[in-house]
Formats: sequence, structure tokens, C-alpha cells
Amino acid sequence: MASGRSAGRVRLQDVADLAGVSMKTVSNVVHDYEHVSASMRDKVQAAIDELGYRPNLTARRLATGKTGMIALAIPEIDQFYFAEMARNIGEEAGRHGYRILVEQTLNDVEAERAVIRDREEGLVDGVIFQPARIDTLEIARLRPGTPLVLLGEAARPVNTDHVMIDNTRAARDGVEMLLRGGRRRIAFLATVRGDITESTHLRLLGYQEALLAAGIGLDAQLVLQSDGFGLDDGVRALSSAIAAGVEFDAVLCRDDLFAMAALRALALAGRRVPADVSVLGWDDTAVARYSTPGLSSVAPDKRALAATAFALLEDRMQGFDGPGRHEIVPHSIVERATT
Amino acid sequence: MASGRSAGRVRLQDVADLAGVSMKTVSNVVHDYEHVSASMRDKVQAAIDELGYRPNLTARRLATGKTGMIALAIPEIDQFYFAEMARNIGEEAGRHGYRILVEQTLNDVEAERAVIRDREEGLVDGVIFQPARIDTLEIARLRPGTPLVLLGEAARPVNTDHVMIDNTRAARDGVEMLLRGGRRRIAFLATVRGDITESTHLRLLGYQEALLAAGIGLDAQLVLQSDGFGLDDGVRALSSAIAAGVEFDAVLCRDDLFAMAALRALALAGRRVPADVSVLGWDDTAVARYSTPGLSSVAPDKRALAATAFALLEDRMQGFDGPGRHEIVPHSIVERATT
DNA sequence: CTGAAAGCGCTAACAA
DNA sequence: TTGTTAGCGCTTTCAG
Repeated sequence: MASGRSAGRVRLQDVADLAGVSMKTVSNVVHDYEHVSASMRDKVQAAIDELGYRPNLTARRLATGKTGMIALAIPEIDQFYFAEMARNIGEEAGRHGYRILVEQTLNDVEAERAVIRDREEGLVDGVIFQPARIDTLEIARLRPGTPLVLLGEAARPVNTDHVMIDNTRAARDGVEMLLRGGRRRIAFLATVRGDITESTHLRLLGYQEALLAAGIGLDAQLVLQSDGFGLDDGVRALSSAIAAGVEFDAVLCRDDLFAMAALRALALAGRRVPADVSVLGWDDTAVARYSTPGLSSVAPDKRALAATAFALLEDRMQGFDGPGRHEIVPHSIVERATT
Repeated sequence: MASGRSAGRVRLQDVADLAGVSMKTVSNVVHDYEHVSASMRDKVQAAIDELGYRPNLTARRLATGKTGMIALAIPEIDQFYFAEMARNIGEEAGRHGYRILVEQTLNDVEAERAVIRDREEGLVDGVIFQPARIDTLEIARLRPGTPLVLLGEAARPVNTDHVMIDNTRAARDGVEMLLRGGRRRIAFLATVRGDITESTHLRLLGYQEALLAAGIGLDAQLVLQSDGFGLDDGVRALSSAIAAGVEFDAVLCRDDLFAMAALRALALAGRRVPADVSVLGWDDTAVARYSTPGLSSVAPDKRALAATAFALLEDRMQGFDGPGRHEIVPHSIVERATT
């Protein structure tokens, strides 16, 4: 194994030379093309092995015009929900022969614009994007040159494919479950100052609809507002409501993180869960399964989300050029120990 | 905006034609080359804008031989620790002008081999890889053609760069902290059947060293074994120890997930944390911060891990060809409410 | 069944 | 300061 030549620099032509055949023939065996005589195949394979030849994927991409890769642009990969979506989408893509390039926008407006504009040009065949800072109108204006599908709510109908759950309906389902459990004073934790996404509003709407439908008046005191997205922000929001004497026997949370915050605030205040207060999270991430008590949570069907997003994207990548489609995937409520 | 031409298919040559200049000139303005007359620059920029030209990154890569991308190969992106490492490495890489391609091996031997062999050939300039199923000897044998650095322990010195924390020392530190807190019967949760990685053994070693150094005899009953890596496996391991009458006043866990399992098993058994039993997790992932009570955890310096791994890799990508280097990064113990 | 040669779109000498 | 042109390594007609 006297490897004098530097690894990775062996080209198709080198193999062809050594085997005494043309590039086309080598290419044929590399691709397992069937009409190649056994002897030819062996000879070429021997040359490939001897040289340790590995096709240069970049060159292949340029020649074929296909990258076999899709970008997944999300705010932060280390947030449970996004990490789980990344896994699901990665697996779904893998099943269809694609790989994913994870692009973190880190909640930066410019990073999000770049995703739409040109960041991935020629690098990927399509992009799946969950925006957090730019709205659908701007996305439409930027008109990416690459097939695109959006994850998450769309503030208004736009001419871009997107897939989401029915946030309003899911919130209503959650509140109804709480009501069935005998709860009457249900708090919503929380709207976040500076959150421009539509989901919270849709969830808040569902929360209100369910209450009204049950003949329970709305109490503005029960809609908590937080100063940020962090655990401490959530703890603070709920703790100060408690300190202010706001009465409640359940908390519907905007995400599992805030549900963890609720659990903490409740523990600090000496309230028992679920005896005194029920807690319902949102997203059904791993933390809901791992916490004690196990956290009940509104569960978007993440696999359906991934599969649908990929399917829409694949249509586009194969040339579909119709108007933007709008898909709703199922959700459910996973009951554990906090309700 | 009558876009007759299909988006994304505008080439450098098209811009050159429209502007009435050569490709080189267009290239110059695209790259902000300084010696370009203002008028020329304006003319070209106008053509670029009119056509909506965006460089094809794949072609650029082929021409330059640089991809500006590194692969991060990890078992599962939705495990807290890996998600956090992905974020850190992504940010570190970003600061140096690189992007990362996350490759999930999903604990599959073949997937891991592929990473080393040819999966990324020509796609990335380097690879950062945390193996879970193949050992360093095999990695050495496969001799990747792309610069590589390993994350995590190395069973024996091999000729590949790698970076890790001192697992034995960290375990010792953890146990010593528990001892200082007055604990004497410290359980280790847990070794996992079928786990081939070295870390658990190193940690177990540190655990034993600390006990011995404190003049406390080892009790084999306190070293628990689990049937798998999941939460339930951990709960079961600890619960059956409790059921078997094993006495302990602290639990050192192999990771935060098992610490969450410990919290659950302890709650089921009616043991209070930390009054009756202290729990110390490992990895200091987000779940440690979010759980109630807040989980104390052994904290590898993930940023240092990311920065060091990247630095080693960058050396290699720039041609360094010396023997494998072995870097140890700091760890600490974050005390929260469970100790 | 195998070979020759023209690209894929961009970069970077080298010229002018 | 700007233009010409030969690659980068692979795919893919089109011949033979």
C-alpha cells in the first residue's frame, strides 16, 4: 500500500489511464451501468481500488446540475423543536436521496434575507425555511430563485408553499381538554414582547374561542406577557402574576420551554402540579418526556410536517410551478402527568 | 419585472454580454476587486441587477477547489448535547468563513464508515466527527482523504487529531463534590449494555478513584447497569436498585438524560432531591437548566471543544501534516438544585 | 459495449 | 484596468 500520491487527488482520468480505457468506461462501472463486460468491470475496479479513487462530488454536481441537497434554514439548531424537526426532515430527505444542509439564522434578519436571496444559490436544490424575523410579504418580494417551502404559520396567503398545523384549533383543543378536566381559570403563558410571528396570536385566538364557547368570560389578567423567550422570562411572568394575586388553576404555554418555566414558578410558589394547577406545554419536545412530572403537551405531528414539507419541495424541484400551496398537518395532545 | 428567463439560470457570461464587457470584468465587480473604474462597476452592477445574477457556488467550488464547508458527523442531531455542539461548531466555523454540513450517523456502523471513507469527498474541506460505533483503529485503517478531527475520547493514541475533556478527572471532581456535600454512598448510573465508547469506562474509573482516595470502599451494587440509552432504561435501572434495597445518598449519572431518569425514579420512590439523594448529571445540556429542581451537571466546556476542534481542523485544511494531536479542554461542575 | 469530445459555470493565469 | 483562455473533474450525447 505504497501510497505515494496524495490522497483524494485521483481523478477519473487517472483511473482510465491506469486501466487503459476511456473515462466513459470508468464512469460506467462507477455508476454500476449494466452493459459492461465482466472482464472490463474487473479491470476498471482493480484500477479504482489501487488508486483509491473517489468521485469528486462537486464536479459531479456541476456536470449534472443536481446537488442532491436541500437547505433547512431554522433559527437555532439547539432548540428542542428545531433539533427534532432537523432530524425528521433529515431522515425524510435521506429516504428520497437528499441530504440536508442546516442553516442557522440565529434570529437575524439579514441572515434570513440571505437565505431567501442567494445564500444557497447553486448549493442546494431547494430550501425549507422557518422564518422568525421576516414576514411572508418580504419573502414574496425577494422571490428566491430556488424552490422554497415555508414552515410555520403564514400571516396571510402568499404565493409560496407552506405547511403548518392549525394553531388556533390546537389551542382550542388544549383548552377544551383542560376544561374537561374541570379547570376554569386558565392562564396563557405567554405572549412575548417583540415576537413578530403569527403563531402566538393564532394560539391566543384559539384559547379565547374555547373559553367563550364554554361560556367562560375572558379575563385579561390571565393572558400573561413575557419580556423574552428564555426560561427566566417565563418564570418571571408567571411568578409575578402569582405575586399579584392572579388566580388560576391551569396554564396553557406557548412552548415546552415556557411550560418548564411554569413548573419552576409553580414549585417556587408552593403550588402542586397537577393538583392545584394543570400545565400544558406545546411542541411535545423531548423535554416534555424527560421532565418529572411528565409534561402534557400539544403535539404537532412533526413527521407529517417533515414529510409534507419535503413533498411540496420535491414537486417544486421537479419543476412544478403552480401557485403557492397551503398545507395543514394534524396535531394531537399528549397527556402525561401535568394535567 | 418581466422575467422571461427562468430564475437562477443567469450566468456570468450573460451578464458580461449584456454589459458589453468580459467575464473577468464581471467577476471583478462580483468580488469587489478594487481596481475597477467606477463607471465600469456601475455598468456591470446594473446588468447584474437587471438579470438578477447570482454566482453558482458549485461552479465556484470546482474552480477554486475550496468548498468553504466542513462536515459535522454526529450520531443524532436531536440529542441535546449534539445539538448544542452543532450550534457551537456552526458558530465557530461561521466566524472563520466556513459553514457546516450536519451529517447524522444515527448510530449506524455503515454510516460512520461512509463518513470516513468517501461520503464527503470533494463536498467539504474537512470533517469533525464524533464516532459512536466504530473505534479509532478502524478510523486509522480507513484513512480518510479529507482532513479530520475526532470529538470525544480515543480508546488509545492514534494518528488522528482529537479533542476531549478529561473524563476520568471530571468524574473524580464530581464525586469529590458529592463527598464534600457529605455523601458517602454514591451510585453510578449507569453503564449501558452494548455501549462501545470509552467515555463511560473512563468516568467509572474516575468515580472509583475518588471513592478510593476518600477511603471509601467500592460497592459493586452501586454501579448500575442499564439495558439501553433511553429514559425508561435509566428509570428502570435505578428503580430496580431501589427495589432491591440498595442504599445510596447520591447518584452520578452518565449524562443529563439519565439524571432526568434518576429524578423520575427517585420521585416514584418517594425520595426527596437533594434532601435524601443528590443527583449529578453530565454534559450540562439545556435540560439541566430547564428542569425543576435545576439539575447540577458536569459541564464540558463546549465552546472550547468547538473552538479547539475547529482550530485543529483548520491547521489540517491549510496543509499541516504532522502526527495526530490530542487536546484536552476544560470542564467544570455547575451546581444547581439537585446537589 | 466502449471511446471521443463537448460542455456545466466559474476562476485565475497570462496577455494586452 | 480589462480581455482571453485554459482548466477544475465529471457527465453525457453521439459515434463507432
